Amino acid sequence: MINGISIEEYLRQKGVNPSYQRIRILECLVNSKSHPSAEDVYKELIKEIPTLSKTTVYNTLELFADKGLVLTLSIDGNQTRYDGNTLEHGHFICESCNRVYDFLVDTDALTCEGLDGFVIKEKHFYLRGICSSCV
Amino acid sequence: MINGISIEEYLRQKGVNPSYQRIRILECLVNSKSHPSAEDVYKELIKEIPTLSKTTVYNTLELFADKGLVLTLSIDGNQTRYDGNTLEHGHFICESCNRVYDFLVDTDALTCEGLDGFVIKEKHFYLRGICSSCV
DNA sequence: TATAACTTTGTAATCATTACAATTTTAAAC
DNA sequence: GTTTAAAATTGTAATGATTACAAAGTTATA
Repeated sequence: MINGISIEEYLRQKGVNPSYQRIRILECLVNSKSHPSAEDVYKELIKEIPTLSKTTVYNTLELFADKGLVLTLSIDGNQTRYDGNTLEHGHFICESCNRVYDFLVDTDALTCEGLDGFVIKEKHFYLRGICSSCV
Repeated sequence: MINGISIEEYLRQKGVNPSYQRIRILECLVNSKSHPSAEDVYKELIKEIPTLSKTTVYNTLELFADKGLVLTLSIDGNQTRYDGNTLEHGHFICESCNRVYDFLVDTDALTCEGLDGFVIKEKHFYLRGICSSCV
């Protein structure tokens, strides 16, 4: 369930054919708060879908990102992470445990100088440091 | 030259022994506005320093990042880029040409909710879209 | 049922980055 | 100015995330 509709319906609304694998992968992302990598998603789902291929996970995540179903986070350095929450928010990555946290932020409050004629498609605000669990 | 002092002196001030390779690598970053990757730096310098090793470039860039001489940009997805400008500013990456542009922004204007007890070490604000050259 | 389009799968590449050990350079002690 | 130890550099070999690609499976439609 997301915004009151099923994952399946949500996929259709975004123009993605809701195959079994796609439903399960999106479900995984929407229910997770850990901003998983493709590998993480694969490890989670292979338990219940033994035939799942890692390639399917990569392809599907790329498809979701293209269709605006998930956000791609270039924050970890060595692996891409994905976020099922597409509402604007910031990210905090802990240098110690590598966990990624969400936080509320309104980047519309920022003024940017020097971008005349540039088309902005995505905004990303992220912080790096030590989380409260690791301090 | 940076802030009126030589690259060599700048390295010393930051507690880094100014070897020939380190001077040349930092010089490369400070003079560049292209936010080069380790590979880019290597390709640029190998022309003049035929004995240079790619490992040296990687190690040196990591050292510089640790010592606060350069910023590490996780913006490109498939490679880490480095910025010799450590003053706060935002980055814009063009989805078409992959160039990274700087722009002025003051992230102190932002209020972040949900980070009580978190230690913030770095702030990053970046945008993704199409640059004015590619529009 | 036949056919084409779409999905998934597995294996084999690719490519950035890191590990590691050997060599070279630098600086300090004698 | 040697000797010696520490620091820096180098090259090769791994690692690990991601992508390419082709085969096999599935679905929808004519």
